[in-house]
Amino acid sequence: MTPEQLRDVVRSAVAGAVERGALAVAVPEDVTIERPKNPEHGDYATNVALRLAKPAGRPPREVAELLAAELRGHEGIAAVDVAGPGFLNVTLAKDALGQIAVRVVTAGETYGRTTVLAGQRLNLEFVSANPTGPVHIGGTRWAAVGDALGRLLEASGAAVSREYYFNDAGSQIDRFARSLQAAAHGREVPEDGYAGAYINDIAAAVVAAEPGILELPADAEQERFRVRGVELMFDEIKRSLAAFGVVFDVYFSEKTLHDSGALEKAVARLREQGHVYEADGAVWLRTTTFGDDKDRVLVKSDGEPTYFAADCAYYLDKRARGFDKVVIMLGADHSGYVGRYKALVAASGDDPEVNLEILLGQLVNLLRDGEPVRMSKRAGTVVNLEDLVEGIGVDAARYALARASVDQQIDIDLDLWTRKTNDNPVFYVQYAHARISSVLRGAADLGLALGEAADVQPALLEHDREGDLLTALGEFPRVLTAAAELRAPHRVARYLEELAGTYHRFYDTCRVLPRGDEEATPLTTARLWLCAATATVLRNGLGVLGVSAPERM
RNA sequence: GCACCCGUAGCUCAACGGAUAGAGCAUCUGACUACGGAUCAGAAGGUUAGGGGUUCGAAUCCCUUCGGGUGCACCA
Repeated sequence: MTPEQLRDVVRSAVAGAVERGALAVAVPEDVTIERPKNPEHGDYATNVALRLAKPAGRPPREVAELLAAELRGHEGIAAVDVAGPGFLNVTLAKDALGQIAVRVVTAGETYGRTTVLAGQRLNLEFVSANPTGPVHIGGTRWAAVGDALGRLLEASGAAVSREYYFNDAGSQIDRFARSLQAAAHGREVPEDGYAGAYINDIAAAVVAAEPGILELPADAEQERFRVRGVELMFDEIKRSLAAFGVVFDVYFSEKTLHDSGALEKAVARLREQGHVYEADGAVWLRTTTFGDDKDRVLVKSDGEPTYFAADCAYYLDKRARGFDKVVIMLGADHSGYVGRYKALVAASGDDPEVNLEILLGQLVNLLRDGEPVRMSKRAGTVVNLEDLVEGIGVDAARYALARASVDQQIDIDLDLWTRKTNDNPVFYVQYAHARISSVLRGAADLGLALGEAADVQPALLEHDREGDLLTALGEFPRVLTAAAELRAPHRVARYLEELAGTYHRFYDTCRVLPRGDEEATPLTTARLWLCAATATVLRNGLGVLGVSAPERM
């Protein structure tokens, strides 16, 4: 029995008590089922009685006793105890627990997928680095976390569009173009320009792609450098992201908003809502009405729209495309942006609490030999995606970035993440998968197959270590939904580390394959299913994080 | 000055308001005739930065003090 199944059983127990008039409460929508840390607290525990005590106007333990009586004797439940302030500790029938292994293997790659977020249409915007240089380390964190979050949300049934918004219209693009121009002519990079080896590379590539460009008049030349340079830089960004396993559904150009008149329409829309005014020759949005620190300029006194105006247009465009919720992932260095974004959503007539979600990711530092790595080899600026991948590889990079809470600043120790020992979490988890693969290969060599689900005897899985593993496997779907709802992919990584440890402990005491000339038994088969189930969950979990599950290492 | 994030074992970090705050590393003891030891068992290590409050229950929520990080443009 999985926690989900037990949850339904508990709910119907509550409903039963209510129907009989024993309890006067509304049957709760959701009931928390946890896996107790203390094995004496049974296979599963629920605090439902504690939650219902107040609405029922009864002492928690009394409610608990009532529900325990309701639950006892239910199929698959061996015992129900009331403990502590009113927890219900449920011990499952051995058979009910072992059944989880069969269920997992049968479900295969769909195990863990749910429909809890079905019907939600989410727009997920992340990375969105400007095409003036490589994706820096902060953007790389979002590439890993954002992509994992996208996979998580999809696994929970949401419809997700991954979106990359890039600025190809503003003044920093002009600076980029002038930097390329300077490099192509062998001149020094302008004061406010971009420097680094990549500028020379891109400049050379532009010249190669546009013969005769250096003979054009300066203005025309800069325009060609701008267009072609952005194109080439963006190609490179896409290439490095693809190598990182991240591909977006939509790459959205800011320039298209300018060209299509969307900015004017957005300003007009906000004006209709009554939140736009003119002052000092500029057009302002009264964001302070909605809690922002100060009002924001939409159109500068020189007639040029601001970046913020484009944000307004972009937000409205997303909503017009039918997304219920716009999720934007920003670096902590953009935390000041949250207030004005919420305000623009409110000013457009939407509800920031419903239609907008901004996730802030704290900064990332790379360490080598305990010292911060500040400079990128090629970019000459901050460390970037390729530096990280070059240092530790894609799997370790994605895992290292995704295993920490986004609220936490992280230091990535390049030495640690290339180590092949169990202080390197990604190896610990991948090793568990490789080890299981090896056992399953060994089984195949002995002519042992998993066989039909109906032939497995799950009740044979009665060792404590088997029980631990089974309950851990049963938790996976809830781990995914919790991680999706809390926007916390790192929970998946932590769960996998725990699962890997639980497997290693099982493996240490429970022999799977027959030794020497022993015969395979029904227990052999049951344990093979347990192994296969664990491999499935490790694979599915690593898959969510975009990390490979190797069969050999 | 204001806003946001953080402060948990020596270190790096976990913990939908739940039971005795958990892992890994480092330290100390053990298990190698091992299906991959890239593993496992055990010990030790904590006033969850300090102080108030909310409640059956607080690392978690509220207030406050102290530390660290980030941000506060008619830039993008």
